[in-house]
Amino acid sequence: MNSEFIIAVHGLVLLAHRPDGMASSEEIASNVCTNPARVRKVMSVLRKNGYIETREGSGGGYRLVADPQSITLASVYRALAAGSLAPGWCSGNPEMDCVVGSNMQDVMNAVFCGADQQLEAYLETITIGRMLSQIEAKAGIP
Amino acid sequence: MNSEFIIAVHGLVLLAHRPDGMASSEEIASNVCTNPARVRKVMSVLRKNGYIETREGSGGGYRLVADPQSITLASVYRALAAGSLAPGWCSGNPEMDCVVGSNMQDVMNAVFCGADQQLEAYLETITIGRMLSQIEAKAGIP
DNA sequence: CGCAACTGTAACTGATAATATTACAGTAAC
DNA sequence: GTTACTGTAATATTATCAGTTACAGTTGCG
Repeated sequence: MNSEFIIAVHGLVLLAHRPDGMASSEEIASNVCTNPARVRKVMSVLRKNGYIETREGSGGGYRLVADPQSITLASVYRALAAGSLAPGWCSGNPEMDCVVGSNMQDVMNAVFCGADQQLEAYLETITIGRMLSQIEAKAGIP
Repeated sequence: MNSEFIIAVHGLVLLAHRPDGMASSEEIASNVCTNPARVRKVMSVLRKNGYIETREGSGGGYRLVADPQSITLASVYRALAAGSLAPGWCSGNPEMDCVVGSNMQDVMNAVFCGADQQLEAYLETITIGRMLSQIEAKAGIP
């Protein structure tokens, strides 16, 4: 799985956890354990999808605008990791003079297409709000 | 997805397609579009799992011994690509002085664990035999 | 205004993982 | 004993990913 997906989910949960729903790229980066530039790149995509809004300039940062319960991991997945299940690598070759070798790409592709749908369906059942609840439950009963 | 998984599936389908169920590492490699050493490494795992047997020496190669209909992609996945869905990368840090940052790994891990099970369940529904049928159907009705 | 603190991007660098290559010992057929 | 294979490991080579740096654009505030 794409690590940008992880940064996005972690970032969203963090924002949802903040009472005012705000944090700067540096705060998020240190919480996620990566660098601010990477966070900004990911958050930029989330903004384009309407989950957060950004305030540039001094005192700026990111702020959650969507309801945590309404943001599913599937939508985050679609936004920045879609099709990451299928490998870059592809066996066979359509030009090949062999029934198996020449048709494998198509068939394999269909398999991964189905797998991707299955994965999305699963991610559809998990929301940012639910993840936050789980974390808060863990912290509440140490 | 692990590319060894692809090599394995492609190799198994190729063997199933052969009337005598045999092929050398070089034949498989050229069909899959990779090199023989890589194929041998993958086939070695498949042998240990009982799907194929190997004949060393001159005129040797690999031969399918299991029924193509009985080999599911899930079992191939478990054999050489298990857990490949979860990323090497992990956000957060349990030592961290933040409720979100310190618990994220656990929660994220649970998500990927579930996703992996979902994926396996899907792969359980696809067999080598079925893939071969699909390929043969494509070739039969051009 | 002018400075300080942010975001938005892109280019560059370094680290890490994936793949290919090479090599050679072991084994079986002829 | 020679030829044609597998098994396995070591070693390049290449591609991918993450970190870093840089700088223009934006906003808040003294």
